[in-house]
Amino acid sequence: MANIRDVAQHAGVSVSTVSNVLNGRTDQMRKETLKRIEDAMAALGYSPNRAAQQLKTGQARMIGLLVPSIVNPSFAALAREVDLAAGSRQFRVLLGNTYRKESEESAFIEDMFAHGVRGIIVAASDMEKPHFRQAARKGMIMINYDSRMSADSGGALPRFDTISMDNEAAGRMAVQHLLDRGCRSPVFVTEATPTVGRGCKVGGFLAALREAGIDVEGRIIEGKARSAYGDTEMSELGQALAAQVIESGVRPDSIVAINDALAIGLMGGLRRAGVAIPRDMSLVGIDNILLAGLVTPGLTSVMPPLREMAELMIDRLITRIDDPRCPPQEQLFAPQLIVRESVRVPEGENGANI
Amino acid sequence: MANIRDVAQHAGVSVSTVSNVLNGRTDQMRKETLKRIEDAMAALGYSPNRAAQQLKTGQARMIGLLVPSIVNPSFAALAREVDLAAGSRQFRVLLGNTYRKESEESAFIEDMFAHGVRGIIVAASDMEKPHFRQAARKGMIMINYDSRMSADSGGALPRFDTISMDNEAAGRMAVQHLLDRGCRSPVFVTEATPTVGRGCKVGGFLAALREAGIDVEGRIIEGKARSAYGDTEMSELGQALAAQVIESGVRPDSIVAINDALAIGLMGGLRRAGVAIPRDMSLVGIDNILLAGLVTPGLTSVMPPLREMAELMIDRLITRIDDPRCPPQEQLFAPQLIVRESVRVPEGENGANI
DNA sequence: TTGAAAGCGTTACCAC
DNA sequence: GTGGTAACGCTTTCAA
Repeated sequence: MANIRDVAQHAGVSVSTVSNVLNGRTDQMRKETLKRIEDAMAALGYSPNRAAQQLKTGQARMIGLLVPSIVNPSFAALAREVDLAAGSRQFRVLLGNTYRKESEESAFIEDMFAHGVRGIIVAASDMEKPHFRQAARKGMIMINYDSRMSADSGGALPRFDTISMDNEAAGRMAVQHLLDRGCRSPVFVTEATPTVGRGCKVGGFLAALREAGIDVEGRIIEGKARSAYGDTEMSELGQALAAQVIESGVRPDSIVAINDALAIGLMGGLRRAGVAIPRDMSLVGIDNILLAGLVTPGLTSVMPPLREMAELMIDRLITRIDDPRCPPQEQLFAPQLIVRESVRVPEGENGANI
Repeated sequence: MANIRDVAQHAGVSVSTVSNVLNGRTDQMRKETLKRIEDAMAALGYSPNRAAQQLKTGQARMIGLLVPSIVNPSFAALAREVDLAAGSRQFRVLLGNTYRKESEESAFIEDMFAHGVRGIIVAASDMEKPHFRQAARKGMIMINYDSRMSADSGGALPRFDTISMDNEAAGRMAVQHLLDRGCRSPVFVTEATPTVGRGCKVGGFLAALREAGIDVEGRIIEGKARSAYGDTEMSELGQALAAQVIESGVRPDSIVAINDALAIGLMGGLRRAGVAIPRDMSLVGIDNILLAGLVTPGLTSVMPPLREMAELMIDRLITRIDDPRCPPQEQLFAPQLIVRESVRVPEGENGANI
């Protein structure tokens, strides 16, 4: 592979001049020189050696993306948008799966330092763990996606950027859609492990019910998954919880599920029990995974605006890498409702415009 | 961050000695020296700078993984296994999505060269395209996963390693399972765009039928998807093709679908038409995406042994990076059948041991 | 407007 | 057994 010296020689200039071109310092340069250099680059098929640039500048044009598991469709969707947003800024994405193991998290962070990566997007992990704090102290810029961090920063400045869907609004939006479509007895079905995100969703759900004058007693149905994070387990849990929904004292006519995998499990369990969706029971999920559009009936779901979120994350990451003193921010994104077929349309109404 | 000189100083030795430790040349070394160096590393929290190593050795301890889209669950599953296999060899994975655009493919390859990456796993792309050939000429080691490359290498040595599920066996295995369970009139449903993989699957399907003495006429049902590669489109196609299956002159009692997304679309379409699975129609998919286990009834599917395949890919990649003259190989992996609930169990039989 | 040269952290060759 | 040192390809300061 050609290097900067070859280019300089080919163009009859010095290495520094070529470097100036590479770094956009062409304003003071004779047009003709510029052209000669550009031609030389093209002729030699030159592309600068990132390792060398990195060694010199300490900047890798790579960002890390740490997710629990790329197999989880929500994180796959995130990864795609992050890749897209990073690509538009000429950054590449180094992918890490934690499999929910701290050792993997630490190893990833170590590796990112070693590779000269200066910024990481961390999805759905508790950022208060020591290895994250330590990484932050050592200068790693980290952005927290879909935070599991404690909600109140206690007045102190947050240590990390936090980007998340407004979970409270998501819970609210899901149940409001049910109410708008004439449902009168919604329940909220969730995995039992408490997290901040879950708490907010439940909070939104309950608030909307109260505002509608509905008694909230007994409307949270939960169960413990074998493993709290796999979609398969989540879906199995849904199957199991279907029975609890049917037997619930509040005689539910509709369900908000904490996520789509759980919702799809519920669909299966309800179907087996002879409960038809949406005829006998309406259902809204949260996340809008790809799968939601593939099952029958299509699952109505509340979705985070992933593209915008990814773009802001990349933006913040690059900004803070360039200026490490730029203070972290927290930002909440309004969710969107994706209407499919799992919610009953009231008689004589056209569901499309509700 | 501490560097190799700091460690040397701290341990009272020279940088070369530290470098020797880093590179495992400790056999001739006094135990005590080794210990001092190791202690110094630990004390300083030293980790070697990959960029510098890379600049020196031309070796990045990163591999590229190029997939059409990480959102497609088959590729997400692949990515996970590749990450795992790479991690066990201390390699990180740089992810690229092509979105089926040649420009993205070229840009990714360029970037990999620039980042000092010497090996790439390319999933489901035609490797005969000029930019891949050129990359190979420039010394990039590439492994082709689930090849769309022309089947016969015309006697010449292949240019790339090719790792793929044995598609012919997969087609055969799927239909054999149906026959074993007493189905007598299977059809094969597929997207119409011809690829090598599809051809093999169809071939296996037809061969097994012929061996069973079943007339193959009219047993291939195909339709063109709006876009041949998205799972959503694939699933929509399945919905649409359900009608053709029902109306088919061969009066099918069972279906092999070219992939799970299509199969899941078929499930929806058939259900709407009042055809119950597996009571009225049995169904086998190919790929075994996560989703297959989540839908109701669970979709029986034929699956590539991803873990082993990923391990072999990483293995071959590293071997060939270390010795570029090592000739490329082609390797086929036997598929496995994952039995769920979408195939009818004959009366009086226990499907579990078929 | 362009060039010379130092140095980023590591490796590996050759001395001792 | 261990140490000195010249590269690897680039950026950037300073000088011309």
